[in-house]
Parts: sequence; C-alpha cells; structure tokens
Amino acid sequence: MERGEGRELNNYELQVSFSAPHDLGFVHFADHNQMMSFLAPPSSHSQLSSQIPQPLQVAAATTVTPPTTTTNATAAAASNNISSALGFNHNELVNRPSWNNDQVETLDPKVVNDENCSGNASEGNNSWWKSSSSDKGKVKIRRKLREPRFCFQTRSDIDVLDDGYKWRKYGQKVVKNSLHPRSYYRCTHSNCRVKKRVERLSEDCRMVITTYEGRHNHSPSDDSNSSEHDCFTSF
DNA sequence: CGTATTTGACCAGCGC
DNA sequence: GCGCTGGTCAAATACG
Repeated sequence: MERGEGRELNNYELQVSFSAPHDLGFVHFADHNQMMSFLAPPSSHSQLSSQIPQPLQVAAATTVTPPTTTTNATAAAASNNISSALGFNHNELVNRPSWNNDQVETLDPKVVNDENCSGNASEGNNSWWKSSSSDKGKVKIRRKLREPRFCFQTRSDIDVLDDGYKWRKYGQKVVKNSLHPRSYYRCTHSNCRVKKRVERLSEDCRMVITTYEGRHNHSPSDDSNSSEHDCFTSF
C-alpha cells in the first residue's frame, strides 16, 4: 500500500466542476488561489460562502504539464502547477445565470440550499450521519445538512492530487456502474472535517474524479502542524 | 512502535 | 416492507 499523498505527479489534464461527475461543466482557471479558496478556511471564503450556491455554469478545461520527474523539488513544482490549474475566476462563476442548484449539488439536489450549514464543519462535529437510531427524526433532518461540494476531474496516473492538504484514507467502495473503486479521504487536520472522494471513470481509467465536501478551517500550510494548532483561535 | 491503509461489516437513505 | 447502494466504522494489517 502507499502512504504517499499522491505527491508524485505525472502529466495530467484538469477539469473542474461544481456538479456531479455525470454532468460536469468545467471551469477555466487562471489563478489557483481562487479555486483553493473554496477549500480554504472561512476567513478566506467568507466572500465565497454566499457565492457557491449561486447559479453558475462553466465550461472550459485547463491542461497543465508538470515535470515528469518525481523528486521532491519537482513534485513541489508540479504541485504548484496543479494548484495553479485549480484557480478560477469568481466573477465568472457567480455571473453564470444558467447554473441551477441541482447542478451545484447533484449528489443531493434536494438539500442544496442547506449549505449554509457548512459552518458545521468548522464546529468540529460532523457526526450527523451517525446519530443514534433512536433519534431517526433528527437523523433525517441532519441528513439534509450537507457540506458544500464540488468536484473536478483530472487526467492523471495518480489518484490523489496534491492540493496542499493532507488526507487520510478511511474507506474504499466499489460503486455501481464503475469499474474502479471509489476511495474516501478525510482531512487529517484536527477539527477539520473536510472529505473527498476519488474515483476513476470507468470509460477512461485515466480520468480521475475528485469530489470535495466541506471547507477546510485551516490553510494548507497548517497541515504540517496538523493537530498541533487550534484553527479556531482566529474566529 | 506509531501511524496509515485495507477491507469486511454495518447502517441509513432511497426507489420500487 | 424489502432490497440495493453509498458512506462510514473499526479491526487487522502493512509500513517506516
């Protein structure tokens, strides 16, 4: 098994969407910081928090070609390239009129507008999914409180892109209509409940679909400190 | 030995 | 109500 965080990078294409894989619309990115702010702590996404659910539609693709060598230095450089490719223009997103909520939150379209619960992730308690069975009513309510999600697909030989955060794999599942198993990752930072799913397209095993759920309450660089810091001290 | 990953089991939601 | 499916847990295992 591999412990690496997918920092070895090969050639890939990157396409980003705020929808489920089956109806992807892709974003053209110019500035990685913009995209990363979707994952970033509340302090940096405060402006975005009201934008994510907005109707938007994007269509474009970005291709980047990082160095093929995999030394730490080049991997880091490649990581920057990935990050660069992951940036996007907020104005473009919010000004798109035809993006509907179903597209934004296709995996659970009924609850799209409950995303203002996204702060829950920052509260360090994301256990709504395992409430006691004796409290089913509450379970159902809680089930609706989904984290904001967005996904992007990459053409890559590696499954886990280096997005600057550190992830721990907690599950893998074979999903229907897919030849490849889906992997589940959770941010290793304490109090950060961001998750991501990674799977490969059955039609094209080189295409990797990555779906993020929730927002980090820390910056990527904080991951190195991980549990050492209380990320809420600034709030 | 500590930490990360693997993997089977379990649970809840959803569709029929 | 039942079966299917996705998502998560947690014990076992692997690795540094």
